Order: sequence, then C-alpha cells, then structure tokens
Amino acid sequence: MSADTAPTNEIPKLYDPAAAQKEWSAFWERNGSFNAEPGTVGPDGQPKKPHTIMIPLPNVTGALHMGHALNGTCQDLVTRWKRMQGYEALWMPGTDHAGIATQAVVERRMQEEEGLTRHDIGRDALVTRIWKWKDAYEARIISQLKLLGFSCDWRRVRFTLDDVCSKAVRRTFFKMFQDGYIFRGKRLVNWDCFLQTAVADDEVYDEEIDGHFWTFNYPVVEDEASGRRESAVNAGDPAASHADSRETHVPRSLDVIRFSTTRPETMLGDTAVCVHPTDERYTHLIGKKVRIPVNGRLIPIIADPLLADKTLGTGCVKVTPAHDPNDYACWTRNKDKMGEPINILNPDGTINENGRSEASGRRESAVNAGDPTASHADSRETYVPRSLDFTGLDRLVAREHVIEEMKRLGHFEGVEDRKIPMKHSDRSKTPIEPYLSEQWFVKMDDWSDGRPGLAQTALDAVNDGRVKFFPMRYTKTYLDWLGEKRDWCISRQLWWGHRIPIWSKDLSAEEFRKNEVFYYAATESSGPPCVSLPQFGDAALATFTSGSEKGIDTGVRMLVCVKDGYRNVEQQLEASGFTQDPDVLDTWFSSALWPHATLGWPDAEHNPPLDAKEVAKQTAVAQRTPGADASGSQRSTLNAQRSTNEVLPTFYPGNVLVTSRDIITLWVARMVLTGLYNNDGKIPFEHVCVHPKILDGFGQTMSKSKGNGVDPLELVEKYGADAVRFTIASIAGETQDVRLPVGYECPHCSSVIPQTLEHQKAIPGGGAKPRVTCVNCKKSSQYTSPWFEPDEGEKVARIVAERFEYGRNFCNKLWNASRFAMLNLTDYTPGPVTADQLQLEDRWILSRLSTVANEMTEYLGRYQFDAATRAIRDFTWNEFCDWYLEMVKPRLRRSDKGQGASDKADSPLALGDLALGTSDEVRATAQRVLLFVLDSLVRLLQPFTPFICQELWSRLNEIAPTRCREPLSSDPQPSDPQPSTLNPQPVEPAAIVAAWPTIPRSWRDDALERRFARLQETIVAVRNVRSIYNIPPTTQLQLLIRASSEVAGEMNNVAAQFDNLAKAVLTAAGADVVRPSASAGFTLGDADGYIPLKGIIDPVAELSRQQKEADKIRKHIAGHEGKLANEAFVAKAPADVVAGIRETLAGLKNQLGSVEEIVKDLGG
RNA sequence: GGGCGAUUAGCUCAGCUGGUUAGAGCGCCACUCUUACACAGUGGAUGUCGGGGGUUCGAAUCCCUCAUCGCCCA
Repeated sequence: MSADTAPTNEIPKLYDPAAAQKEWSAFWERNGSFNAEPGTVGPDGQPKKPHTIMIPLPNVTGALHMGHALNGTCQDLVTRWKRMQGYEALWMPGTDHAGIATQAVVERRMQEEEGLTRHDIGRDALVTRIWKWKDAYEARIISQLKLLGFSCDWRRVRFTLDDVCSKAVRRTFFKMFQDGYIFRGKRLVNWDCFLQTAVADDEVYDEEIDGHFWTFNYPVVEDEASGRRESAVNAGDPAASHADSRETHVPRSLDVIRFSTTRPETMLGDTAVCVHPTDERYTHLIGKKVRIPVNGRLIPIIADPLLADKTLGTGCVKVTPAHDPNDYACWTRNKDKMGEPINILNPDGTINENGRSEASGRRESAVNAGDPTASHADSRETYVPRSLDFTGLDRLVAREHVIEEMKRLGHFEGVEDRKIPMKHSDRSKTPIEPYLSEQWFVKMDDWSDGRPGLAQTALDAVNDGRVKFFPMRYTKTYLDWLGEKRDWCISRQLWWGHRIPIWSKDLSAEEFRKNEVFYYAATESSGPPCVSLPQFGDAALATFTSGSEKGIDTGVRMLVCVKDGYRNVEQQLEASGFTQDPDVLDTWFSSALWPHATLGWPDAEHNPPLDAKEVAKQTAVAQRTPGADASGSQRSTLNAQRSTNEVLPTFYPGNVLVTSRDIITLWVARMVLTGLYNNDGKIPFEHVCVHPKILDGFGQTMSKSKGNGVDPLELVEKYGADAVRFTIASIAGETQDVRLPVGYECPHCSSVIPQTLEHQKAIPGGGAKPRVTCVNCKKSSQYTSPWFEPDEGEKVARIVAERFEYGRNFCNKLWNASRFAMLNLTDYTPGPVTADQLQLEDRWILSRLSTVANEMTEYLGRYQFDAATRAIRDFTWNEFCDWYLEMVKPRLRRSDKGQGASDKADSPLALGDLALGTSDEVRATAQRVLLFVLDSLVRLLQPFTPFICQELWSRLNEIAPTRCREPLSSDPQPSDPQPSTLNPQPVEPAAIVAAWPTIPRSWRDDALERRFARLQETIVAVRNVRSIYNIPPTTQLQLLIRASSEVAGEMNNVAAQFDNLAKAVLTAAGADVVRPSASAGFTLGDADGYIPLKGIIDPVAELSRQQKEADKIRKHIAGHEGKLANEAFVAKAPADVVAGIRETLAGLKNQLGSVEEIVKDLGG
C-alpha cells in the first residue's frame, strides 16, 4: 500500500451517477450557475459577450424521448462550452402548446375514459382540461431536461400560450394585418372529419389501404344542346341547362366518356372531366359536355396536360376541385372553362346539401354556380325514376349509394381491388378529406410593385450568408421550400391555441355605403390594406370582404383586428354585435416568434418576467448578490425593475438553433422570416445546426404514435446521466440518422430480451397487460411501454440499450483514472514545473493534449459532436490511461518504499536522460503534470459529462485547490517548441465556470510523438511475443534490440519503461547486436528486437509464425513495388507521395530482411 | 414524380477536400482478479467498402447506372 494517508475505500471503485446527479444539480441550482443576465461583467472587467441558444421548444403532448435528449445534449454541449469560454451563455427553455396535437390527445383520452366529445363539454371546459394536461406534461418535460443536467436558464421558462408569448403573437398579427400580409382566402385543406379541423400537411401521413378502383362513364351531350344553353345561362356556368333530353335518342355507347375513380361519391362535386390535349381518342370531344347521371349536372370536357395522363387508364379523369388537390390545381389553371368548385361535404364528413339532385324535389334555385339546375327533371324521368338525395349520409355510405345508382342507370363499367395510398390525420388516425374552406393566410410572395415579400427576406438571409446551415447541404432544403413562396395558412379550427384576434360583423349594403372610408377601402384595390377606426385610436384596424363574387351590393363583412392589450376595445366591439373569429392560429405562428418573443418582444420597457420559484431556489446567488460571485464575474441584480428591456437587445440576435432536419421548413424558415420582420431585419440566429435523428432498432423514427419512443430517464437511471449524454454526443455527427436497438432487461435473470415490433405495438387488450418472455430463463414479465403502466407489484422488464455502456464504461474509466491520481496526490504541493523537469511521457502527453484540446475546440465550433467525443475518449482512454498513467506510475512511487523487481525500475533516477534531482522532486513534478493533464481533461469533458466532472472537480479542489494551468490564451506565445513553465494558480470553484482549455499549439511536438510511437510499437511487440508463447505476466523477459546507434540510444533512455510496461529488461541495444539462438523476434521499420526464450520457444511454431509474417510483408512489398514500377505513377503522382511510398517500401524490405534472417536461423 | 441522404467487420457506426498495410465501440477467441479500473488489462481473429460501368498513375472517397432502405417536397 503506497497511499497511506487516503484509504482506498474513501473513493469508491465505481462512479455513482445517481448521487452525483442529485448533489450537483442542487449545487448548480443554488448557485444560479445556468443564469444568463444582460450586463454581466467578466473577470477582465469587460461585459461578457452573449451567446444565445433557443431551445426548439418541445411540445406538451407527452413526455420527451431520446430524440429530444439528443437535441438537448447538443445544445447543452455548446452552451456549457461557450460558458467556459467566457460567454454569457443563455439557453432559453420552454414548451410549445402544439395546438392540434395536444387538443387531439386530450380529446381522445376524454373520449376513451368518459365517452365525451368536446362538443359535450364546450370550449371553455375543454381548454381548461388541456391547460391541466399542459401543466402536467410541461412539468414532466422540464424535469426530464433538468435530470439530464441541461443548463437552461430555468428562470426564463416560457410557454407559447403564456402572457409574454401571447403578447408577441397578438402584436405580430396586428402588425402583419396592418401591413397587408394577412388575408382571408379559400384553400383546399386537409380536413380531419373526426376532429373537424384542418390539419397541416406535416400532420398528415400516408398509409396504403385496401380499396377499389371503379370505372364509370358519363354520357356526352350533343353540340346543339350546348348551343341552346349558352343563351340561357351565365357565361362560365355550365350547369343551368336542361337540354339533356337530346341524349335520349343518341346511342349511349357511342358517346360516353369513361373514367376511373377510387372515390365515386365525389362525382357529386365534379365540375369537369379532363383529357390530355393531344389524346386523339378525345380531341374531338374537348369543349363538349357530359352529364353526371346521379345529379344531372352538365359539366364540360376540358383539356389539361398536367392533370390527364394519356397512358393511364382511360386517359380521362373527373375533376372535383373542392375535394382533390390535383383537381384544385387544374381548376386554378382552367377557371374560365368550368364552374366554381363544389363542396359536397359537411365538416363531419357527411354529404351536404350539394348531394341533393333536382330529382329529389328540391325547389329553390341553386346558390352556388355549378349547382344542379332546376329545369330538366322531366326529360330525365326515364332514367332517374326515384329521388336522389345523398344529403346527410356519411361519405362512405354515400359512396355505396352512388355506385348503386350508377349501376342502375347503366353507367357502371367495372371495379377492381386496389391498394390505395390514403392520407391520414396524424392526430386522429382517420383518413383525411381534401376540403375547400375559408382560412386566414400570411402572404409570402413578393408584392406586385416588386418589394420583396416575407419569404424573400428569409431567402436573402441565407443566400447572403447571414444564416448558415451545418451541415451545409440542408441549405437547399430551406431554400427550395421557401422559394415556392406559398402563402401560409395560419388558421386552425381548434379550441386550443391563440384565438385569432379578429372580430367581425356583417354589414348591410346600406349600412356600409354610409361610411365613405369603409366604402373606399373595400372597393378601391389600390387603397391601403386596411383602415383605422378613429374611435379606437391605433388599437384596431378593419378590412372588408364581400363574401362572394357578386360584390358588395349584397352587403359586406367587416373584419376588425384588435391590438394586444385592448380588452376594452374588444368588449366594445362585442357589445355592438361583433363576434370573435372562433378559430385559433397555427401553432407555428407562435413558435416562429420564439427567438424574440421569449426575450420579451415587443415590450421595450421591461425585462421579461422571471419565474419566482426558480429565483427563490438560488440561495447562493441571493447571498452573494450584489458582490462579486465566486467565478470572479459580477451579475446584475436579478429581475430588477428597469425602464428598458435589456434582455432582448443583449440576447437577440441569437447564435445557433439546434434541431433535426424535419423542422427546417416548419420552424427554421418561419423563425427567420418573423425574426427579420419583427426586428428590423435582424436574424434570429446565425447558425442552424441540424443533427441526426434517433431511430429504433428497425429503422423507424421514434415517435409517440409508434410506441417506440424511449424515455431518456429510464436510461439515465440505468446508466447515469453522464453516460447517456456522452453516448448521445458520440452519435451526433453530420452524416446520418442512427439506429438504437433496445431490449428489455429480464427482471428475473437480467438477460436482455431484444425488443420486437410486437413489443412496441402491444396494447392491453381486455385487461391483461402484455408480457415479454425471457430468451434465457423463459420466464415472462410485464415491460415498460408508452401504452400502459405495468401493474402494481409486478416485476417489470425495463428498457435497456447496450449502446449506453459505451458512455458508462467511459465514465467509469475516467473515474478510476482520477481515483488513481487522487490516491497519489495526497501529499501534493503546488509549484511550478519547468521544461527541464519534464520527462518523455510528460512531453508526449502535453503534446497530445495540445492537439486534442485544439481539435475539440474546432469540432465543437463546427457542431461535430461525434468527432469531439471520439477525440476526447481516445485521448483519455488510449493515451492518458493506457500510456501516460502507466508510465508515470514509477515516478509516483515513494522512493523510501520502492521495492521494484529490478534495480533499474527501483530508482526513478534511472528513468531518463535528464537530471532529475531528488526522488521527492521527481514525484512532485509527476504529480503536478498529472494533475495538470487531469485538470485539463475534466475541463474538456465538462460540457459532455458535467456531473462526474463536477464531482471530480470538487474532490480535486479539496486536495489541490492550486494547480498548474496553461498560460492564458491572451498571453503572447513564444515560438518555443517545448512547453514553457507551468505555473500554479488557484482554480475556479466549479467545473462549470472553469476556463475552457486553450493549450498552446506550440506544445505539439511531432518528432517526439514519432519517437514515442516507436517505443509503443516495441512494447506492443514484446507483449505480443509474451502472449503468443503464453508466458505469464510475472516472468521477466530479456530484450535485445538491433538498431542504429541513434535509435539504440533512445531505446536505452527509456529502458525502464520496457520493464515497467512489458516486463522486459533491455539487456542490449546497438548496431552490432546479434540474434541469440532460441529467441523470438520482431521487426520494426528501423529496429529489430530479440527475446531469448531458451526452453520456452517452440522452434517449429516460431518458424511458422515468422514465415507467416514474412508472407504478409512480402504482400505489402509487392503492392508498393507495383506502384513504383508504374511509370505513370512515378511521373504524375506528387513527389511527396512517391517519396512516402519509397520510404515505406524501404522499411518493409528491412523488416522482411530481418524476418527472413530469423526464418533462416530457425531452419526455414 | 422531384430532391436529399444512406448502403464499410456479426451489430451500431467513423473514415473531411481521392495516396492509410481500411478504423472504432460492442460482440467474439485466448490469457490475466498485475498494488486506478473485470463497467478492467494484455494479445488476437474478422471486411471483394451494395452490384456494374467510368474518370485517374491511383477510388471506400469523384462521375454515371442499377438495386435496396430512409426522409423531405409534390
């Protein structure tokens, strides 16, 4: 036992993550370590530069999964790193209300558990329930983030529906309304008939269903008929005709148009049939009309090259603009040739009044252009003998009736089974219907006068490099999507969200005409987009819509937008008959404002409020305010009352948005756009870091709906937060998504049961909870699943993922390396280290540290978290632990207790070529260098594994509060190729505020690293021989080295390390060394080694081994010679490449010569 | 249909702007409880770099093409 003052058992052999997490979370909280304040002054007396990251707000639908953990880990890495670099680093946390997603979850649960729909309980009651849900899940989410050690400024937590964000939403809407960006229009939306709302494209997924493909025909109507019609009807209205009696005397088989459809009921809303303009089968029919048999409406045959495809089916398609996106697009191209789109659906998916044909006895005249007309019932009597009224039928029921009718009327041609891709609502899991409805939009396109629109400003910001993507390739996604400049539909028929701040009222034509301003505004297209209402000051603006093409004569609807903070105006409007728009805004409208709304925009007079509870937890901050805090910086008084908002100008523009690529269009583009719009053209962030997604073991993205989401806390519990973070960081690269196969740990025998798709999908059916059966002990148990809670008292198979052992093992390695160091630092005394005191291994590890620390800085700057993780892991494990610690051990042994096996190893004096002084001094130097490297290592790792780092930091600070540090980065760096003096100084009280290492690049010594590599190779070669001959580790070997005198000299200098690391005594080294008989050998490029093994060596086995080795070398030689024999290679390849090959070849030949010699010796 | 990305050891993945004897972790084999660590140490085995063309002195890397998979947008 060398460590006499610190019993080994004081530092456990295993790192205990749970204890560290608990202790240091509280520590950071107490100290306000994650706070970011404007005006904070750094140690140099200057205000700290800000660094801002806005969390891509997770939604409150449910708990977080590993994807969020990855996203957060990346952000925390950057935030902690920047904080150590001296920035005032703000990581703004918060959550998103996620309109439809959250409402749908709550509604579904209410339906399942209580059988209630939202209409049963009403708007207010539903919203109250959703708030409760939100409170629960927001708390859950925040606690998940906190348990992962994420260093958000928790005092600043925001929610998209809170007062601060709401104000920003209202102000933005008002501003956009004022500037004419917001308008009302018709739009084909994805209609969720179950939830009765429009859903966004990204809330829709495709799924194939078993369906049918029906073929029908429509009879073509004769020309003379259309001639008569024209005089009878409005231009552009093909429907108001009764001339169809003609076709009764034309053989139908000769003039029908055949088409196929998967949704026959939509023929009720057909406004045309469409063929390809060059399709010779139909060219003669273009411009003629067909009759829809089930309702008698006449519709034109049009030509459209985009919609119709000659090669598919009959080449003819029906056009239902109100219920099909392609058809709608066709309608926009051919408005002049067909009537207005006809909506046939009610919001609940039943057929509306347009499902009623005249034959049903409907008397009133058609309201919509394109409706069936009232004139021709008689002539159709022969083939429409009964009333046709599909109104009120569910669309799928109506489908069957339509088919029946078409069959009965003789227009049915056939049906086949077919797999049909069908869009489904992600929220209700029901098929969506394309549906034409009135919505609010934000104009994205440029203005007609050439001014750039919102989309263009956001495009410019990326095009001119103000906003950059990492990796760069995602720039294209952004530009392509924004480049379409499609108007943004911002209204949602939901109850959960920001209510649209528009109050409207219908005005009669007379009422309307009385007000000249209104009249002018509504009728003059070149006028301002809206008019102010003098009675409300600047608090309200109005526009008018006529509601139909018929103009304002029938009256108008007055739409008033009210600014935030004018409840009185809203009340006055309501009192005079105005009602607020029932819809809410798209969630993205509020999340788009996140980067500036959270900072208090538009309030220029107050800092955004802080969470009082979180502030109250910061007891240490309260105690030290207003003095200097322990890190030497001063913070401004918390949440002081001010007359200006300092937070916004300090932390906006921000620095980086860290997100996954599916969010580029939804968030990034819109954040840039609104950021520019609301902040005088200032971008919300300069970088966008796009990280991979975590997939399950089957390559599916993790999602709540698939049931494959893994709760990071389960893994934190199993492996520790640091391990989870470190592992996650190691996979956060820039190339691709990453699979994470998981399993369940059998509670009986601890075997891992791989997860299957069945496990993911299984839900409790009829009471019994699903179980997994252990592959090993065959016992079954319940398991964790997002679908159900295991029963009380059950043994539960919990989720495990072996991948995370990577991080756990690493943490333990770091722990034990530090443990070793601390056991040897009990008598540490601070003091400088001078260059002449440094040993080979010291210089080597400092050289490596310089390289690695600088690489880390570069990797993090490029958001290459995986590369940074690998670099620090390899350094820690393969260099610091495997070599440095092993090599430094002899120097740390107390000389008075040294009991080495050999004379050389016994005395540190024999270790090197430098004057070492007393052994106490040797030990002290070793301690100081070791401590310096460990200190740097902990600092480099702090952003990755903050808990263990702080644990180590605090322990180190007890033992050694003053330790050597690299020179400050601002210090002038002499071109000294060696590390200059390391000077001790008091270190920071906590790792989180420690300075990020800035190791001088001049410490890197390539020549020394090469020499060191030769030493390593030699040691490995000796170990190899030992292993091959099964020589016990305790057996001392002899080593002879034949090499040039220079190399031999170097070998002699490090002779003690051969004994230390390979249990081999270097008995001879020089050019004249000869191979002893009965010895094993190895060859390096410039040295040959021999290990006498008399009595141990099996000459036959050794011969065969050496022959194999020779063959291997010959193969390489052949390869290299081949290259050099190629004249073109020698002529064209760069000189250094050719020289490199020659050098390698020479080395290989040397090696081969040595091996052949051995082979010969052995009688081969 | 358009775009992006992938396909490298049994598994999960690195390999940047072409030149390495193609790597890592896990797993596997053998040996070690050697005084930091068995969540460890030491040594070892393992790949026609998806297929096929091409460019080049030289291709895992660049180009074309095919196949498979994933995502985004229509």
